[in-house]
Amino acid sequence: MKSGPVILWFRSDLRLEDNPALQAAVESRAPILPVFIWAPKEEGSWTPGGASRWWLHQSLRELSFSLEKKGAKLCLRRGKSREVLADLARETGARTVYWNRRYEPEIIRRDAAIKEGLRAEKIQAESFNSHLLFEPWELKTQAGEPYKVFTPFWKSCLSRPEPVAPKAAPAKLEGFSGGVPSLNLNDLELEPKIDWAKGMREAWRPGETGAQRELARFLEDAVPAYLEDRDKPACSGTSRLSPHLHFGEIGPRQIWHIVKQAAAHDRRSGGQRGAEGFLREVGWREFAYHLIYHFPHTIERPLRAEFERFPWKQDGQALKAWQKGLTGYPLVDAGMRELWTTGWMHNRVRMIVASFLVKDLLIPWQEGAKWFWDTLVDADLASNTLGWQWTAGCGADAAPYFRIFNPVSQGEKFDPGADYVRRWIPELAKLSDEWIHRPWEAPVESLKKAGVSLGKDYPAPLVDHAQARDLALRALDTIKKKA
DNA sequence: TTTTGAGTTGTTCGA
DNA sequence: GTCGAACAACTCAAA
Repeated sequence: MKSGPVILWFRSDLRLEDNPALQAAVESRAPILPVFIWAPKEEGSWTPGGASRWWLHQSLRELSFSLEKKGAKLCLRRGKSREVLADLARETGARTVYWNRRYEPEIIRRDAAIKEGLRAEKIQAESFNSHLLFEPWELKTQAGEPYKVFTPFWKSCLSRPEPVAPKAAPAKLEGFSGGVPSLNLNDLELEPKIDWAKGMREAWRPGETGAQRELARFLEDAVPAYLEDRDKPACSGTSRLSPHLHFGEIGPRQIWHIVKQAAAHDRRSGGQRGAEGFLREVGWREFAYHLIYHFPHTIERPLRAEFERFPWKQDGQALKAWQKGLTGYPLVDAGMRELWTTGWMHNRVRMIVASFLVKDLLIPWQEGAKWFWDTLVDADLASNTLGWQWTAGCGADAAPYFRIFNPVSQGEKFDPGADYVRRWIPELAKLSDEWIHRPWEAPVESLKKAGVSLGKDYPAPLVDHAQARDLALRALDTIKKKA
């Protein structure tokens, strides 16, 4: 009788290239049984939101196609991960389980328990790193502490030996032929019951091939002007790789090596600096993982404890207006509508809408984090936590308290032709560049000509920004250490 | 142990 | 229109 298969447990690593667990399975020379287990309850209070589930569905379909082409069939299950793995081992005689690590606090706990449980049953369980350039526990300050400031963190990353070069996808796989029962993808019920995903289908192509294509597009078109264009929301100046990275359809090591290689041959002006600047952003992702690993409580609570005393407001109505893109500030609303429609928002606009929620409306950053969690296709606990705490000023290396974004001047600076605002706020499309970022100041004549009745076609501003700014500064005074 | 220099992304005001 | 300074004080990381 043939020996049992190696179980290859897919999680946030939905790719065949640069996949160390898959590589180890191939090298074991045993037949491979790839499995994905849908177990949302095990993710604590951060079970994947609607947009993430939509993406996951598409990505699993892609993964299952490409596995099948190589000769293996993806088994889908739901239930408790631990029990499913034990069941599969029993059903197939598998004595080995491989997977790639995740770093969310709840998941770390779960995986440790699973590893222990499997080993207690004499099943070999091994995990690998596919998700990060450097393991969070490998990086320490000279004092042996985790980093809390990005620049020295990234310097230390850059001074280390380079991450190993990624391995190509195996040419062929020996799939386990034992006939293992599997659910159908639809049985996981990841897709919405009411189809609201049209905008997402148009904006994205989930899966490993889509990820590679996006990276190629970025290298070809956007790298030299990256430092400039990444700030313009109307431009495809960013990599748009975040959802692919989150689901592991591409890994940071692949990006690192491809970008460096491309930069070495890039004669275009800005090519080098663009590449460096982009890798630095990948570094921020690493930093985010470093932080949730060492300070797991920050997924719910501020890193800087004095912010526990911040006089936040509970304002359900204002929160709703923000969520729906009806604050009366065109750039803020454009961003929130882009998010709702496509499951993604341009990075600069994320900072602007976040600053508005936290500093203009004084609504707790956790509310914003939750909304992003539910609506973003790239919702990632590490990056989401870092981003919101940074904006609120309560995190590591956070924005200084007096840094409050002005949605009007940000609009005029980064969306001067208002292409972005016009795309997402069609009711303002006919307003001139001069007034479109502040329609409440527009002369009656201009509004009329543009067919806008303020308060009817488009809301009057929810708050006065100058006033809101003063209030925020005063609120921040109340938590200052000491005079 | 102490000291030193620095710290993603901004805004406003006054010269 | 442009430019520099103030907006604070603190904490981090390395020397």
